[in-house]
Amino acid sequence: MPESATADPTRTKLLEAAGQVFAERGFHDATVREICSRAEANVAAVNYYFGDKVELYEEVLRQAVRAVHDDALREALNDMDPRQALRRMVRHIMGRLSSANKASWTMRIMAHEMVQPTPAFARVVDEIVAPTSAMLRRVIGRLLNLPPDHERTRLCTHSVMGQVIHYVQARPMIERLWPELKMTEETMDRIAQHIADFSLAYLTSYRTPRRKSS
Amino acid sequence: MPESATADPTRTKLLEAAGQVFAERGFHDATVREICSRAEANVAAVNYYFGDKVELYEEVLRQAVRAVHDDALREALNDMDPRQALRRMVRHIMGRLSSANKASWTMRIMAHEMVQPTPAFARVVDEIVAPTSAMLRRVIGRLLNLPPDHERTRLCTHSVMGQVIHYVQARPMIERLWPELKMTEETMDRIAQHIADFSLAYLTSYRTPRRKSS
DNA sequence: GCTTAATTAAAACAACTGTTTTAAACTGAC
DNA sequence: GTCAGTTTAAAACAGTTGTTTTAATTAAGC
Repeated sequence: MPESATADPTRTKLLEAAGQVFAERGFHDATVREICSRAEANVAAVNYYFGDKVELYEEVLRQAVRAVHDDALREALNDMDPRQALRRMVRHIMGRLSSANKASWTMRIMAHEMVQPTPAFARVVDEIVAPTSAMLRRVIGRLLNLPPDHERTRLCTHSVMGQVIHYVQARPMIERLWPELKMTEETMDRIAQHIADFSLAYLTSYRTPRRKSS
Repeated sequence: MPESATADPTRTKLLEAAGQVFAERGFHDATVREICSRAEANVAAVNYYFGDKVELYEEVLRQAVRAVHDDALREALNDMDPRQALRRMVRHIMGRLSSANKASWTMRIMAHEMVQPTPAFARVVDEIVAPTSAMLRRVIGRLLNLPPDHERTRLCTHSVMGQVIHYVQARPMIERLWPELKMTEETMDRIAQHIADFSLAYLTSYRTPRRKSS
């Protein structure tokens, strides 16, 4: 029986390959044969190191949770002008989707979980999406002068998240509808800026007034 | 050899069941056995009536294209205040996603095509998404005083579409992040109204000026 | 160098996939 | 009733899946 060691080369390669393949094909359509092939390991390696395909998937998810966590950003947002904080957050979430980013497959796995939930779905939402969503709600709540769990705060949060996620999830569609658009790093920046502008138009004008005011 | 008849009961039941199953599981994970089972037909029925699984899928898509087309709406939008036209369009697209709607599976098939494109992907985008997207661009172009193919018009169109699609595609996620939200028909209306309000804040304030104005 | 354990490799397993085959049942015209 | 054509039913096929088994290889301790 192998221990969970970080220094085990085949175990590590297996995890890395699994992240890629699960992101590309989703849990069900990913085959252990392709994972093992990319990791240059034998077919039995998955069962030897992880027991079965499900436990390998859950280990990949556990890794994804760690990759997504970012306490530094959460701290920084509090001392920031909320408008700037929103821009930072939009760009931050968008950056996760860039294929250059190592954690890009995290979002793509999420996309698969959305259209084809596995038993791990609830955990994925709670541990990966919920923290980011909560951060965004706090920022937007400050912009609206409303508590983070107010209905309007939540609706606006989903409006922002919806826009950002759309550019990842629907990327092949967007590229077909709009062939001139080349998805470079610079384009990504322009899109992030647009989403922030688009959203801030509402968020700053519908600011509910308070005594001391702006 | 059977002809393509609309009155053939098993062929019709097969198509109906296929629409459901393809929407739930996507092309690859949908099994002809489950389709035939739901249609109360034999396993060989798919191959007998449609040749193979791919041709059945393409027939389902052809049906979907027909279901989505709506010339009446397109005409109506031209004579409408663009703000009201946007509200109508948002509600219209949203309505397609309602599970009550017969064509709801059209959008869910699209969602599967997005994360796991089949060879039919390009056709699906061109014939199902593109027309709706073009209608939306025309409306938004009028709001911004910009041509429908202007970059900002396109970015805004994706901002609106992103929000709407998000509430369908990510519905299980939203319901987990926000358990109090019950997805009734009335909620759908409130969400559609929010999306329109949220978007119009930008679209009406960033209106590029023209000679005659307002 | 032998022994014991950990790891890899190859082959085989049962379950499931889309598809085909083969035969049975049904239909309608004469 | 007979018979051609159409439609169903059941069984079987080849290929792929996750998993297991069995054997070979490697590594380490003494």
